[in-house]
This record gives sequence, C-alpha cells and structure tokens, in this order.
Amino acid sequence: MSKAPPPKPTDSELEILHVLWQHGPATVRAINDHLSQRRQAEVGYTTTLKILQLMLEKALVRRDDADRSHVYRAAVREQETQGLLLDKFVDATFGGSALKLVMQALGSRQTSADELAQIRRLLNDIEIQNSTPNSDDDDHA
Amino acid sequence: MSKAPPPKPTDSELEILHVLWQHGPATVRAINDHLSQRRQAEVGYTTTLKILQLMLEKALVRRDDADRSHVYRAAVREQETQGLLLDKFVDATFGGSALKLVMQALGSRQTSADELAQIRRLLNDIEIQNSTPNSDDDDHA
DNA sequence: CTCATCCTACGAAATAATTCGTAGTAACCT
DNA sequence: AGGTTACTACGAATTATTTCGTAGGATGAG
Repeated sequence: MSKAPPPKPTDSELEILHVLWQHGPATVRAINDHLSQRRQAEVGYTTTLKILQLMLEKALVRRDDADRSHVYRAAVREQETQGLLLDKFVDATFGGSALKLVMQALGSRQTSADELAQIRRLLNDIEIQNSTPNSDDDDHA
Repeated sequence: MSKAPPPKPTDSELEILHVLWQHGPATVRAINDHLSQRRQAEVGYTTTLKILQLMLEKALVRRDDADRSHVYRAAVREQETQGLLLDKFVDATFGGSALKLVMQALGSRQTSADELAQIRRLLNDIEIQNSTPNSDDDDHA
C-alpha cells in the first residue's frame, strides 16, 4: 500500500524515456541534445528541464543531484511501460482485442520474411507453453 | 488534392466512433445512452452533443439534420482509423517497430489457441503474397 | 575580483480536450 | 392556448500538456 504505480507517460515524456532507455542516465543537456536531433528542430532547454521535473514528481525518472548538473535516469522499465501503454491502446482502439491489433499490424504493413519468421517462432513458443501447463500453472481463459 | 485527411480522433471521439461503427447512424440521445452504459457513469447529454459537433467540424462524422433530432454517422472507416492510430502508436511507443509491438502483444498476454491459429493463417497469407509478386506490382518500402 | 556562462527553479502563456450550464426554440400534451 | 419536455447552439470553467522566459545562484576565465 505504499507506492502507487507510476502513471501513463505523455508523448513528450515517452520520448524522453526512449532517450534514457537507449543511452542510460544523462544530464538535461544531453537529453535535450538528443531530443533536438530526434526532431528536426531545436528544443528549448528549459522545456526539457521542466518535463524532467514533472517526470520526477510522477516518479517516472529518478535523479542524482550530487553534482551541479543533475543526472536523470529512467525509473520505469521499457517493457513494462510499453505493456501498460499497449493495454490502454488496445482497449481504446481495438475494443480490448489484441488479436485485432495484431491482424491490423501485420495486415496493413510491409513485414519482412525475417520478421515473419520471428513471429512464427514466438507462436511456437506460446503454443508449447500452452500445451504443457507447468505444474501449478493454470490456463483458464 | 482537395480533401485533407481527417485528423486523429481523441479518446472521447474514438469512443463515439466505436458506437457508430457498431450500431450505425444514431441520434445524440442514442449515442449518449450507449456511452453512459459503456462507462459506469452518466454522461452529460450536452457533453456528447458538443463532442459530436466538434467531430462534425473535423469531418469525423456526418449528420443528417432533416429531422429535429439530428442523425450522426461515422465519416471515417473503422479499419482506416485504427490503422492510422496504430501507426502513430507504433512510432511513439515502439520506435516504429511493428514487430516489437506484435511481440509484446502476444508475449505478455493470454492468447487462445484459436487466436494463435488465426494469426498463423494470416502469416501464411502474407508469405504467399510476398513470394508471388504480382506482375506489375512493386514493393519498395 | 568581475564578468560571462551554465545550471536549476518557477511562473505563466498557449493550446487542446473534456465537461457542463444556460438560452433559445420547436414539438407535444391536455 | 399554456406549460412541459426535448433538442441544438454556444459560452465558459477545468484540467492536462507543452512551451518558454526570467530570476537567482554557482562556476570558471581573465
């Protein structure tokens, strides 16, 4: 009952998280430089700073303020965050049906043979898992 | 070069579109009733009306105002809209990688054997399509 | 020491989305 | 006709997000 789960990041916050996930802990300056490159335009330094401060309050990042230039790092994991966002998105856009989402993602898009192979492998793994219920594991659906 | 593509619907707008896609053309009253059911709480009638009016301006819906109670209907197709939203979402959340999205969707979720079979079928279809490039067809990304 | 530079903190404007209240008017009932 | 009900239009409050300007303090060069 102590810690609330970190809230859903906004678009800008997510962009910053991507930078942190890719490059690890960084100063505001470094993050701002990455953002400016990522987009075509310069991003105001204080804009980035402000968002990071808000993210700190939301517990999306942590910071080390030992040095004058504070160092920020992601406080949420990439996969978990993506999973959270994905859940919301599937609900809002596909009425909760992950299947529809997958069909749409694969159907209306160029997917390479390599990618298709990876997905096949994943499907196999899942089916194996489903058909060999591990000891105490349950597969009620 | 005449018509701009309809913009990305917001969450509330998308919720209304779902109602229209599922039930076809409807009055504000009917839509509002559906929304109120969908959520747990009553939705203000004028709230729904307002959003529909904004959607009309954005060309997300059309309306027939022959009768006193105007009848609204979706002006965008379900699949196209979902595809549009999916593109944005994949970019923002998975750095543009549809593969990662699919892996996440299938990996961290209960997927039934039936659904897996459907996906397999889709994969087969895609591979067949890829391996039989249609005559004049070009497949540059 | 003094000045320029870099940093954080904070306030506030701009925009968008959501919500609802009020007003005006048409339809309906008795 | 008179009063109630239903509907549209519109203005406005609220909240969230994004953006940036300015102030104040520390750091570093000359």
